[in-house]
Parts: sequence; C-alpha cells; structure tokens
Amino acid sequence: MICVSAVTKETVIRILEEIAVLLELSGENPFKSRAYRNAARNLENLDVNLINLVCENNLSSVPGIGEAINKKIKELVSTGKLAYYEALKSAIPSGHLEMLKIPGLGPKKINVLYKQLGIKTIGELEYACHENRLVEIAGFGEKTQNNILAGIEKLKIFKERRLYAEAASDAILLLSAIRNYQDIGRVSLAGSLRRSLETIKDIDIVASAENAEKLADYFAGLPEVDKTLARGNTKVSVTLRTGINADLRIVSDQEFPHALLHFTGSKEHNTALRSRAKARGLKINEYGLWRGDENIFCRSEEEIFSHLGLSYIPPELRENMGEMEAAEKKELPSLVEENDICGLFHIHTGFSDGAETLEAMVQAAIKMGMQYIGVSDHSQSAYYAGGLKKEEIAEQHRLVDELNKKYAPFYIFKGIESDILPDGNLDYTDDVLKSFDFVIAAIHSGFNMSSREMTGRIKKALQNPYTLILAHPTGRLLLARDPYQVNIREIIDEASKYGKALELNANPHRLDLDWRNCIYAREKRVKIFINPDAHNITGLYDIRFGVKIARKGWLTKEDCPNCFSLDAMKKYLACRNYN
DNA sequence: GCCGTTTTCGGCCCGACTGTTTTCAGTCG
Repeated sequence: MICVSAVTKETVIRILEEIAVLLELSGENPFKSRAYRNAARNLENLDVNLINLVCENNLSSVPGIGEAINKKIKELVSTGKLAYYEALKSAIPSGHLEMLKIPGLGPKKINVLYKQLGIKTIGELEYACHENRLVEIAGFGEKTQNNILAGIEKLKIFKERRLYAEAASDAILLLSAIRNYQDIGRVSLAGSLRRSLETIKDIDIVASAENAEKLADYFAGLPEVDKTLARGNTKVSVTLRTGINADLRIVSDQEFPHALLHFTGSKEHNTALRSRAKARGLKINEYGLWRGDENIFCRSEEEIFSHLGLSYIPPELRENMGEMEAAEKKELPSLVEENDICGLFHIHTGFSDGAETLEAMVQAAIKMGMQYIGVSDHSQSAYYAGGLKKEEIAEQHRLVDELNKKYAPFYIFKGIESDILPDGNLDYTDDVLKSFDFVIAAIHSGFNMSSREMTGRIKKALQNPYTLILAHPTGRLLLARDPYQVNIREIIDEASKYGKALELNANPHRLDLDWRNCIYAREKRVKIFINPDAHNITGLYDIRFGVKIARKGWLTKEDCPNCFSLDAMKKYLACRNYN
C-alpha cells in the first residue's frame, strides 16, 4: 500500500509541540503536556518515514507514543486536521501564546491574569501594568509588574528585527527569482544582510535593468510578496509573506556599483567614504563618483575604492571600525572563508541531548569535506540535557576509538562541554578531565550574578589547565535573551594571558562571541574556534553563519584553529598534554 | 498522557532563583 499525505512529519511535530504549550496554558496536568512534548521530540529523532509508520500501524513502536497520541496522529495524517488541537486552540486566547515570550511569565501567571483581570493580549497586559493593577493580585507585586513591563518593551524591539539566518533564507529565494527575470543585468544583496550583521531589519537588493518599470512589476508580483508598500521608478518596497520587508532598487548598469556601495552601507562607513572623497576633490553618491561635473566611470566597487586610494573593503568590514585606515595602508586582513574550515568542534550526540548517533554526525561531517570533528556532549551537572556520567564517558571514548579505526583518516577528538559551576570549577575531577583531548567550558546556569562575580567565575575556569575553549562567552540569545553580566574585555585579556581560545558559536540564535569583540580578541592574539554547537546534522551547517560573523570580526584562517589541518590540530592539542 | 509493573495506579529528572510570602509558588534551564 502506498501512503500519501499532505501532512508532513514537521507539521505533526509542530502541532504536538503546540498542543503541549496549549495544555500548559489551559492548566492541565503538567505531565500530560510533557507527554506531548516527549512524543514530538521522539518523532524528531526518528529516522524512518513517519507517514509510512502511520499507514503500517506501527506508530506505537515509537517511545512516548501511546494509545491517545497514536490516535491523534492518525487523525491528523489521514484527514489533515485534528479536532482536539482545534478545540484547544479555540479555548485559549491566542495572545496567551505570545505572552509566554515575556520573561518571568509562565502559564500559571498568565492564567491568573486571565481569570482576575480578563487579560487576553499583550496590549491589554501592558495597559493593566500602567494602571498599576497587577500589584493587587496575590502572588504578584511591584517588581513582577515592572519586570513584565520591561519584558514587553524588549519584545517590541525584538519584533522589528530578524535573525540573519531567517532573513537570508528569504533573501536567497528573492535573489534567485530576480535572476530568473529575462532582462536582468547585475543583481546583488545590499544593506545589513550583505554586511552579515547578526540581526536584520529588512532585505535590501540592488539590480540593474534596461526597463526598470517592468522589473518593478515582476518583483511586486512574485509569489513570495504579500503586499506592496511603495512603488516608484527606482524603488519597490514590499512585505513578504514571512512578514519581513524587502526593498528593491533598480538602476542602470553604469550606476550599479555606486548604488551597491551606497545601499550596502553602513551609514557610518558611507559618511567616512564621502569625507575621504571630499578631501581628494571628489564627490561620491549612489549615482556615481564625480570630479566637478566629470563622472568618473567605475565598472565595480573595487574601482571606486581604488579611485579613493583604498584596497577593496569586503562588505562585512564596512562599519567604520578601522577598515578605512587599514585599506589605505593595504593592511586589511585576508578574511577566513568557508572553504578554509577543516574540522568542527562542539558537537552533541545522542549520548547527551543530540538527536543523532556519533557515527551519523561523523558521516555527515565527512560528507561536508571535514577532516575531523571534536565531539563534546554535556557534562554531568547538565542533567536536563542528559549530561554524561563518568561511565558514559568511558563508553563514548571506546566508541570514538572504534570509529576512528573505521573512518580513518577522518579523526574524532574526544571532548566535553563542561559546565562551569557557580564557583568557577569544572564539572569533573582532574582524572576525568585528563581523559579528554579538549575541554570546552560553558556557563549554563546561575546567569544572574553580578558582573564582578561572573567575570571572576569565568576567569577561574579559563585558568583551569584542562580548559581549552570558552563556549558562547556571553550567553546571549539574539532577539530573546540579553548576555549575562560579564566584563568581556577582561575575559579576553585572561584568555590571552593563559593561551586559551574563545568560541564563536555559529548557532544563528547565538553568534557569540560578538563580532565587535572578535576584533579585540584578534588584537590580543586569542584564537577563536568557529563552533557549530550542533545537536543534529542540519546544525553542522550552521558553521556558515559562524564564518560570516568571523569575517565581520576581522578573523583570518590563522586566527581560527578549526582551519588547521588534522596534523596541525593534533599538534595544537598535543601541546596541551597534561600527563 | 505514557510507562511499567510489586499489573491498573503512581511516578514522571530537579535544583536554583526570584519575588512573593512568612513558608512557598512559579519560572527557568
């Protein structure tokens, strides 16, 4: 029997997860909610085709799926709908889902606010806070009210921006659609996306075409476009179906490099460029480069920079943070590229909270052209993530030895992502730490320390002889959680002093160490590992986001140890032999 | 809602932190 369903595995997982959240909000038994979440997670980790499993009546073989959830998945797959889910959704105000994003507000409090004050939306909640009405409710107080207000403010700011990875995936679709236009000339991304900023407000694209009007029509009519906001002769602004705004500027081929330079920015970089041009008796704008009335012909951005006495400045560096001076002296660094990456560290497997076996991650890394990986599951204190006990470490090491034989010359380094305990110690005794090729130290709890305490705690971890890398050094989650209080300059100085490396976590939600601090780290000769922090195979590919940020942080392949060849990496790690 | 049984009901990973209380509930990781 051939099974066909319009419902994908991803949809089933998403709906199960949403049911879990809705159950929490409805005040149900928390374990019921957890059961749905578990079922979703187990499906996510499933290699086999879910739809086939449903058709073959084998769903109950998946752990965490019993009679009730089995029945619901069957209904969803066969009819495309799930009555239970629809009923839950209609019983709970949709604003409550959004309210969960406010830090400190969970299902219980949201429920109380609903019952006592009838609050259904964030707007109503904000109003009630301003009216000082939360303080009267049992279990709430002035501080809670203030925290909620602060959370709402932050949410508003976050809403205006997107993660680089999200905006980039939309932009790629748009670019390829524009390239398909029959009379297209040159086309390029511009703006903050081209500069690889970690968060993006809108997508900027510059294109050249003979007939601007026709291209404008074509662009506004693309299936990705939801509505047109503005439509002129040279600029079309639209909102995409994903909610992000996109601007297309249409220019002549001669204007193209000038428009591209101008709309790539940054504003600060452009201002500095203009004053540099002025000092040389030139004028620069989005239409051209001029000496008096004479238009100086430039075929490319390189030629414009050259007329200004500058070597080509890669878009990532155009932030007016010293690139002009360096370009003048021909001292711009040769930035790291994706092809330079030889190996990936900070990789999780099913031993802790990863979705794949170690062998599957190895095979994926080989497919990516890597020479080695460094496996690093969570340490014992992180038991919410299934941190490894001493015996499990020994078991993993045996497996690594086995796989190293099987997949030679590909190589797996033995590592751990060790929690940094509140007192700055690592999570194992020295005899265990000694058994690893490398240790990544990471803060996963006790975020709310003062800057002085946190800085001291991390410095102590860096001083530990077994620490090689400090993971996600500020703990930030872009558009979601601020970095913890830490004096990052002091941390970089300490890493420099003890010859320790920092991580540039390539997960698009983190991109931490911040590129601004990468510049400082490089000055202090601190090595930066670009780490995917992968929990599944897709996560390995996040490395590309890390490379973009590394470039933005002025890093070269010499600055990033995971650009070392396998031999060089073995030597690098052997220098740290503690025996 | 799932699971595993000392088989039909009780346990489900838990500790830190915050803000509210006056001994604890809710949130978070």
